[in-house]
This record gives sequence, C-alpha cells and structure tokens, in this order.
Amino acid sequence: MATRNPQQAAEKRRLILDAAIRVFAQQGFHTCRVSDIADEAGVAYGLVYHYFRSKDEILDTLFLERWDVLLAAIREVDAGDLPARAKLHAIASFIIDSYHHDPDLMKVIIVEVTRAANSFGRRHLGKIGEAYELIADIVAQAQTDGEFKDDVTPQFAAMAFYGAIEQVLTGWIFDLLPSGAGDYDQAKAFIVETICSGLERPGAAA
Amino acid sequence: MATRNPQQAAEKRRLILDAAIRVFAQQGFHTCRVSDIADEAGVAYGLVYHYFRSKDEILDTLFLERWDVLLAAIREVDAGDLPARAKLHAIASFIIDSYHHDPDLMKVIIVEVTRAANSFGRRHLGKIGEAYELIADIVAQAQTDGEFKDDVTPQFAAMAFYGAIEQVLTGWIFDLLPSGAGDYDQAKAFIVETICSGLERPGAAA
DNA sequence: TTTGCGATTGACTCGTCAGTCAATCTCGTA
DNA sequence: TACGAGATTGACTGACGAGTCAATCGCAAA
Repeated sequence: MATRNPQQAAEKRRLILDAAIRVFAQQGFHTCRVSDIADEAGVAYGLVYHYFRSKDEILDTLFLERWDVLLAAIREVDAGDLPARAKLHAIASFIIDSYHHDPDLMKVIIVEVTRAANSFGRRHLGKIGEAYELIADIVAQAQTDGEFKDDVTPQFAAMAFYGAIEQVLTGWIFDLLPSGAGDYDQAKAFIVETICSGLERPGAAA
Repeated sequence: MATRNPQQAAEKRRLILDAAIRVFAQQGFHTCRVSDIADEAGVAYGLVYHYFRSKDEILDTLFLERWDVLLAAIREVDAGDLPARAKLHAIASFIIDSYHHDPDLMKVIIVEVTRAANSFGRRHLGKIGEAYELIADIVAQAQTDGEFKDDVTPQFAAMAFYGAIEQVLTGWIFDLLPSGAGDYDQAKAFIVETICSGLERPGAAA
C-alpha cells in the first residue's frame, strides 16, 4: 500500500480547518466561497472536498470540536465542590479565556452557530441546549442549598447568565465594547458580579 | 393623472411586508425565496420589486420601522423620573410585550438582524448600538445618583442586561424555555430581578 | 526502479434565485 | 367614453458558487 502517513493527513485537514476559521471570521460563513478557504489554506479547491463532505461539514466540525471542550469544562466545574458563585465565575472565565485565546474561532462559533439558530444553530440546538442545562443544574443545586433565592427558575437564570456573557463577547467582536489588555479579567468579575449580586447597592433605596 | 389612491399603495406595500414577516419567521431570510413572499402575499413576483428595490430592503424596512419604535420607547422611559430599576423594568416589559404581541416580527428582527451581526446586523450596528447606549445612560445616571454601585461600567451593564433579555426571547423562539400564558409577566420580573438584585440571597454565605 | 493507491489539482457542470422587462390591465380623469 | 399613467403580471436572464470528476502527482512498499 501507499497510504500516506496518517499524521500528515491529519495535518492537512487541520490546515484547512484553521484556514476556514480565519475566512469564516473575516467574511462570514455565507459570504465566503469554498475557494476562499482553499486559497487561504494554500491548497487546491478540490482538496477541500477530499477532507470534508461539504462546506457545512467544515463549520460543523469547528463548532463540535470546540463546544465539546466547553461542555467538558462545565461538567468538570459542576462536579467540583465550590459555591455556585465560584462555579459560575469559573464558567464565565472559561468562555472569556477561550475568546481571549482564539478570538476568530469564538467569533465563528458565536456568530455563525450559537446566534444563528435559524440556519446552523438549528442543527446544533440540542448540543447548545446542553450547556444551558448544565448551567441551570448549578443554579438549581444552589437553590436547594439555600445559596440562591428560588423565585427564579434555574432555566431562566441560566439563559440570563449565558446571554449576558455572549452579548459581552459580541460587543468585543464587533467593537461595541473596549477590549484592551486588562478588559477580559475585568469583564469576568463584572459579569458574575452583575448577575450574582445585581446592580443595586445593598441597602440602597429603590 | 391616474395615480392610484396613495392609501391603496400603502396597503399593498403593507400586505407584502406582513407576508414577508411570516415567511422570514418560518423559513429564515436566507432560505426563503422572493417568490415565497409574493405567493404568501397573493401577489405576482414582479410586484414585490415595484414596492421594494431588493429583498434586502424588505428586511431593512421591517427592522427599521420596529427598532425606531423601540428606541422611542426607551427614550421616553429614560426621560421620565423613575428609579433605574423601574426604568429597566419598563424597557424589559416593552421588549417582552413586543414579542408577546407579534412573535413573528420579533423573531425576524432578533434572529435575522440583531443576532446576525455578520450579515444584516453589520449594516444596522449603529442603530442597534443606540439602544445599548440609551440603556447605558440609565445605568450611568443611577450610578451618579448612588442607586447603583459604580464598579461596573455602564456599557458592560447595558450589554449584560440586553443580552439577558434577548437570550430569554431566543429561548422562547426556539422552544428552549416554556412560553405559556403567564410566563411573559413572570419573565419580566425574573430578568430585572436577576440583573438588578442578583441571584444571591441577601446575607447568604458565598 | 517499478508499481499502485491515495493525495492533489482545477476546469467544468448544474441548480438556484435575485432582479429585469415587455406586455397587459385597471382605474381615475377629462 | 376615451385616454394614459401607474399597477400588475410572470417568463426570462445572468451571475454565482457548491459540488463533481477525470487527470496527474508523489510517496512508500516491493
């Protein structure tokens, strides 16, 4: 046989995936052409279809490999023995660090999948929902323990929490919020504080 | 001259816009064809182009006419003399009532414009940002007055607040959250409570 | 060195659909 | 009633881009 070193194949595949991240981030999934990805990867058009069945499959792959990492991280936090506030802080940290580490990838996942519930998001609604449920579990547990009030359903709280994070990321992505060097760490504290402790000063008259 | 009654022209235009809301909500902007809109409106294909320059212009029109109403509502609330918590409650109410009153239209605006910052949202980023700024103004004022703590920038707080609302709406739109009869009023209180007072029970150990 | 199979190439096909346009209709005016 | 401007029709065009495929390359085993 003359099968190429499987590691080389994996590297070529990765090359194309990484090129796709850059192209999707810059042009958007629907706007770009498959030839743009091939050009960015320095590879012939047809080779993209040797490694992937379709343009869609490229985005699916990018989303799933990253989202599974996120779910694993949330599950690990969930399993630990921390106060809910610390757990939520850890989750917010993980998501924000992900953006800090690879803004293009997170932009693609958020803009093209998570917030595109009508096109790609629809296919992955279940996977996306898993994250919401895990967060809701943390809230539910905290309510049982008396750490949180229970006049809010865990599902609503989880949506509010995740929605706040995603909106801040969106603000960074589209330059609606400052994203300087120290802004990321500030933001983690800001979001968790905003959600967990609220905007109101304790004891302030309403 | 033989110009048709201008009221009739406005009605035809409205007929097409309303049909577009239904079609966009059901199929999504990119998935549907212009002929779907014409069919839904019971009108010939070409007539759509008599009233609108392009498919894009239809969505632009739908977005702008609704978003301007939203901005006006926020400005009115802003101008009033209420505590910030009440102002934010009024804004959350307005948005949620809008969804309650016309779910299809809000679905289109959120899914196809507000959360589609890479395609349509890009064009309207300024308009969308106006809403964030107005909300931030309310927070900033409350911080000056001492009603809110000032360790969170108004911009971050505004994003968190708006993001929480939009995420809950998205949950309803895609059946990730229950949206029964009484859920809307509950949700208003939930979101404002979640954001303003936080999840933590006052005095609970962290 | 030869052989053969997977890797690689890029020109081509094929379906789709936004937007055009010439023909036809309709209604208000004279 | 006759006229004409605007309303309405829907078949057609043109561009575009995803996916195909036959040809070629190049590595690894024999």
